[in-house]
Amino acid sequence: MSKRSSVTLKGLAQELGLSPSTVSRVLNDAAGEESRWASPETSRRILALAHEVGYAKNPYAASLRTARSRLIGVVVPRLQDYVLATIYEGIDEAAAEHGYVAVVANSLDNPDSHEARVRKLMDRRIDGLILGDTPFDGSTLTAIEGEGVPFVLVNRRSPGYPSVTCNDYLGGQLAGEHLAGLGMERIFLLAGKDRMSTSIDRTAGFTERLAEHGIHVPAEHIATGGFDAEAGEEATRRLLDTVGVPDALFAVNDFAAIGALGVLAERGLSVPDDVRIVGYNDTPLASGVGLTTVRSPMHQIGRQGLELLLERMDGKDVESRQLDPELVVRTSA
Amino acid sequence: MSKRSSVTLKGLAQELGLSPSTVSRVLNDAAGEESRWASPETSRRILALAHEVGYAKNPYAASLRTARSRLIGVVVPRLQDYVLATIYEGIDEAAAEHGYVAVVANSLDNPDSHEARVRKLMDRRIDGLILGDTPFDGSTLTAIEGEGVPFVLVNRRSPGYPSVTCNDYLGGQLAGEHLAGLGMERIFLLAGKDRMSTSIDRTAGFTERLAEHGIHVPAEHIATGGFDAEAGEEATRRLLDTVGVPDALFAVNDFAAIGALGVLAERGLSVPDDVRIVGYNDTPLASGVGLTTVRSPMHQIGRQGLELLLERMDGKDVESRQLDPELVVRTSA
DNA sequence: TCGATTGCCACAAACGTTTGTGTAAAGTGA
DNA sequence: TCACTTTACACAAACGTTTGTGGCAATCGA
Repeated sequence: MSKRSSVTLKGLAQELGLSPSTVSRVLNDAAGEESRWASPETSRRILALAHEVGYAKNPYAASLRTARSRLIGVVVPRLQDYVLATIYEGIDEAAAEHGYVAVVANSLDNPDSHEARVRKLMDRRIDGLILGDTPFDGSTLTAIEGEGVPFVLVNRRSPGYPSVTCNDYLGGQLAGEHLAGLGMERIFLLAGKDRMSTSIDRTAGFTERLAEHGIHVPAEHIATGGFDAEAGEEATRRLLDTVGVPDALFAVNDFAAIGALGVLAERGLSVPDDVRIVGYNDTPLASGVGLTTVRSPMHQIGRQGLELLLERMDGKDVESRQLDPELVVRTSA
Repeated sequence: MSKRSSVTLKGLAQELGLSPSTVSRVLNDAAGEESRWASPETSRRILALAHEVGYAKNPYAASLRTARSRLIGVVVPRLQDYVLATIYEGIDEAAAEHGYVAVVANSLDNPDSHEARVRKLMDRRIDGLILGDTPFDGSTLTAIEGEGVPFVLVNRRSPGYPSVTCNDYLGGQLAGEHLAGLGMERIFLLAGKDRMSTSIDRTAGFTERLAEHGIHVPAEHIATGGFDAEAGEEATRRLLDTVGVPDALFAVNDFAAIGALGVLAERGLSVPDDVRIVGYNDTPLASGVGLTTVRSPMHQIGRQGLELLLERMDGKDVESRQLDPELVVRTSA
């Protein structure tokens, strides 16, 4: 396994008494030994030697020549977030299957940081870009459009751009239906960041479905903020302090729901007896704490995001995809 | 912002009436306008035009020439794991500061997958490698050594290799001391994966400190398994079923601790009244559920890991670093 | 039988940098 | 003043691929 990085195409060709061009064509032909670029015998010799010495093509030379990097960039708010990490895993997995490698960057949902990260990826000459941090209004997208790099959105959608997301409106409806079915009336809603489609759609689906059951969620019962446990705690505390104890609470994110769980326990309120809770995403911890939640196909969102991007890179025009979530009922509601 | 990818060094030079060599030297000189490669006036013109047209060097041409990619590879068991995601954030952040970009891959703690991922990174001609998935016996390292790519370990150590880790032995001691101080005697230990230094060291520190207090943790009170919530649940259930209810439980990972929390609740056991629990890492959820835990400097481990790698890449010989954890006491113990 | 096709391969240019070397002009010291 | 160093650049080769073009022999069709 010695320094295979030092053996070049030219070296191989010399060793074989062939020209680099022939070796290159055979090695790049998916047909392998049946390559139409050389005789079967020659093809076999090329493949054999390449394998024997562990030849690995220099991707920089290739990219320089072809002007394609086989790199795809991914930007997410934070990799620490289980949801995005899982989506990224899906992207990475699918990218590998297609011979691409994914490079990821955190934008922290901060426009300046986003801009800097995207620029850095562009400088690396990525062939395509997957954005996981786009607000509903698409405001971070204008600069990217001019660059000529194909991109798609994942997790969060923005009208007019191709994206693959969970059908969050449906997810919200599922949660609403469940709580309505349980006879809940006074309901809190931890709505997450109000500029993101995940929040907007889940909230809309939830409240509208409840409305169909004659249940109204007043504005003072809705708290916006973040998607993490801390934000969930804060929001719950605030709601509890200002409007008292509800029948139930829907958090558009499991982590926020778990934060709420903690605060409720701290106040001596029992779940589900005093308050019922439903979360969103079905992260592993949800099952640990018995949280009823809406399962979103995170891994699939990533995989399909990559595939959608590939199609766009092929010049096809594509349309957005919405993947259906399902409700998983546990002990919290 | 139009297609800055199309403006080349040669183009710049032509525009300026200079040779590409001069432009290249000035642009690469950290001294900026005071570059010793051209007159101040010329330097200024170069920088100005480069900025104006948004010139971005083609990294492939540069890498081809220099045989350095300014890419560093990172392999972790799973990015879904909050701990590793945070370490990676630290690596990524530090890498960016030093002009490198980090590329991450998941090995899933599977040797075959590990091998494949490392190879793929090597094929990309990374300048250095950071491994976050190395077992204590270093068995995954042998193939890498021959490749001539400098590497360091993070999070998990292995004797004889440079690494930056949490001082896990100390962390175990902290937990042991705390529980001993509380008068606990019958203690369960969720030890994680038994081939990893994180498990080994935390377990050793914990049991040895308890031993100093005259407390013995018998083998039947120790469960090995994984680091996640599910593994924590399983292990706890098993221990509860076979040896009854303990005074306290130490999990070498917060997620396992949270899993334990769930099972205890499910059995009607109260925390901390019936059973006290301490976890490890201080992940955000820990504060949400009031978990007493050992805080490990994850982000710092990542940052210092990158810096250690840089030193190794400089040819210096380096020694491993251990960062001190601290106990954070909440309501669970 | 002859012209056309096909199979198999080599030549050489190009991708955009970096860097060793060369060279005039300007500056320096004695 | 002269020998010298320094300043400020230019020239050109090289990094390792990919790919358009071209050529020669064998095969084919009629």
